[in-house]
Amino acid sequence: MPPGLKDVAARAGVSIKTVSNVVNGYVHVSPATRARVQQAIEALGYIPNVAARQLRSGRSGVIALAVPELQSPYFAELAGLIVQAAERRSWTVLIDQTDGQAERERNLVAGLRRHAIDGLIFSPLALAGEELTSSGDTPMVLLGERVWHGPADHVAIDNTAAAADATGHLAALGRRRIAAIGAQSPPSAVTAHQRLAGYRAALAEAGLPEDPALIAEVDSFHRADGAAAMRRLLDGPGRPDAVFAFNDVLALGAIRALLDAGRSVPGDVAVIGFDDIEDGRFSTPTLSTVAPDTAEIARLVVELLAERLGEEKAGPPREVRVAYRLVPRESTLGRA
Amino acid sequence: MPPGLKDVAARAGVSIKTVSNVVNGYVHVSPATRARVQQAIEALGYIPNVAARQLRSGRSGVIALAVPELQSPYFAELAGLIVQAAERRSWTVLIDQTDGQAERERNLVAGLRRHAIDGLIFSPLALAGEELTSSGDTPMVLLGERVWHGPADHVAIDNTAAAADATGHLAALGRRRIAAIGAQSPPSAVTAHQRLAGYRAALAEAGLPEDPALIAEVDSFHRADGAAAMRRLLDGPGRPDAVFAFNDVLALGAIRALLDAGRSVPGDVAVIGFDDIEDGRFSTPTLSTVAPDTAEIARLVVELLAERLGEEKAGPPREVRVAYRLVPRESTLGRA
DNA sequence: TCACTGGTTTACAACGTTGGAACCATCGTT
DNA sequence: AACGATGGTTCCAACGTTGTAAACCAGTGA
Repeated sequence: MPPGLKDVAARAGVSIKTVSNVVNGYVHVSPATRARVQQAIEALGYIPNVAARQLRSGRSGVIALAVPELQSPYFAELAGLIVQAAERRSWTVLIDQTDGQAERERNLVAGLRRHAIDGLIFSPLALAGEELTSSGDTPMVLLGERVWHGPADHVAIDNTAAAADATGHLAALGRRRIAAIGAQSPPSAVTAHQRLAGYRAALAEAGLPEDPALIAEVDSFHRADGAAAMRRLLDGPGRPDAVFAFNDVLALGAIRALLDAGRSVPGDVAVIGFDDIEDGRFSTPTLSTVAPDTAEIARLVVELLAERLGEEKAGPPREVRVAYRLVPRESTLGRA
Repeated sequence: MPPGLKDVAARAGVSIKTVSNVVNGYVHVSPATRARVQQAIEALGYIPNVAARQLRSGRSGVIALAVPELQSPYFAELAGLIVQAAERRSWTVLIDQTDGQAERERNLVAGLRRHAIDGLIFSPLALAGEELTSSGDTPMVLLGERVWHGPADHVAIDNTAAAADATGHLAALGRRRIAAIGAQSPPSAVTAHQRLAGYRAALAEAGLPEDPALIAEVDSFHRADGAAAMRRLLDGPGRPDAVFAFNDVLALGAIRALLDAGRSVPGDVAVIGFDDIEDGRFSTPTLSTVAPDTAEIARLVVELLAERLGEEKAGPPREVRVAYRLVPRESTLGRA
């Protein structure tokens, strides 16, 4: 029912292929013809049929973005930026939520959507290392992870160094009993593992002992988990005077638990998070955090994917580091 | 390169069409043949080519969801639920961000993605009434709005009643100078308009006068807007002792501004929001709010769309009301 | 044995697009 | 004057799938 190349061609008095050439910006078309075709296109309101185009050319113009969950403000923000970056290349982004389930992640990597997408941007949570091999032949860019010897490009900040900086910030403020919230017992999430390593390194650097009673594990990364972990820390023998939470949402949950327990922040316990989500800039107290350069991450990820889509035979996987900043706010410094 | 029906057919020793019949669950296929074909499918790892299927059948199995912005926790949550609901019908959801720009919204409704999607779930912000007419012939379901005489189905809570309830809650607590945050000067966003109407109705109901100095307009619906609006209210002659913010994010911004100004919440000023986002359950103080039945909204929206996609000739547009609850928390009731 | 029935399978023609070869002017060279 | 080069355009054949209609193959009743 909607007009196709055929209809445009008929109206402009040229062949179908010539219209196709105009649409695709092929160079050798006379200005006169081009004008006539353009006019016919406008008049009919022609829109290319993506299905047919994909069938013929193999390219769909759609890339998939797979994140653990959109509810998480950090991923929501990141997704928005990636969509914008992709738009500049006139790609459409299909957002997939894995809920951190290994099964779903495996499906993705196995290329279940094979025909439908040209490329995949993937922020793995459950899968690591070996399992991330081979996404069929769909180019893939990994996000926020540091997978050694993986076959795919990836973009990440130096999680270990950033975690060390955050922990170091607490130590520099004179805190001696610094807790960590966000470890995971099967260290499946690589990111959590790296942040824990950074935490430990910073403790050593500051000459502070490491106390198992100060490390709280979580099942997932929501406010409730942060609050529960904080309560466990308070009930335990650790007597923390500072907390490094592995992301902002955990930190906000922890702060809530601290205030519920009658502790002041940062008076009794200083808190720092990770991600720099919008909430932290308006919470009470405002949240100190580590701010990855999210816009840069989004830009780079799309750029890397574009390169893979361009050169058929591409080189070895690349690992790109992105900058981050330490952003101290009230939850460690107190009110101005 | 990936196997097609052709390859499966060759391996199973049947015709292409028979394989197609098996794949599509056509009834009249002998068990023996079916088994042989199934086996070939598994062996080759055959996956149907969606592009070809769409080209032939006109259906893509993709629906689009257009929301103002994903960063907003409410929409992020809603999007997640809709994706889940769509998955049960094995639809893929393409999420579109309009940023509330009329231009983008118009493009969507005009059906720019026409060929690519089977249906559209749309939460309009800039567009209203007349402009929402005719999305080409792509079925559309509207979200969260009440557009009279619109040609499309829509699902929404009774915004006016809910806003009145929220305002009434403040009045019932004895507050006399109740401010509203979230009005918009060109009342483009229908939702904002309705919530303002509810606010007014509740004031009248409670026998309270309406004071223009107590109504704060915003440009958009982020924390910063809420904080700025609150500061204007505090600097103005209104002397509010309560605030009804048109969504939770505005409310959280307002609370932050109140605390910055040295006012206590709810002691000096009680605050209630709208949406029941996760943040409000862990903020300090926890946020009183109106909780729409989001899961039900998601379910209904997908169901309505499914019906439109089923019967070719469907009836008149339907308007579905969804339940909501008033959820009082610390920001109006104080600490337990 | 023959036509008939009804389940099972197949051949063929699309769907709208694009890559490549082929074609036809026109122009500048030898 | 004949020739190649070049720009502009067209023709043809796919891409992988499904709807339609027709062919095939028992088994059945006459």
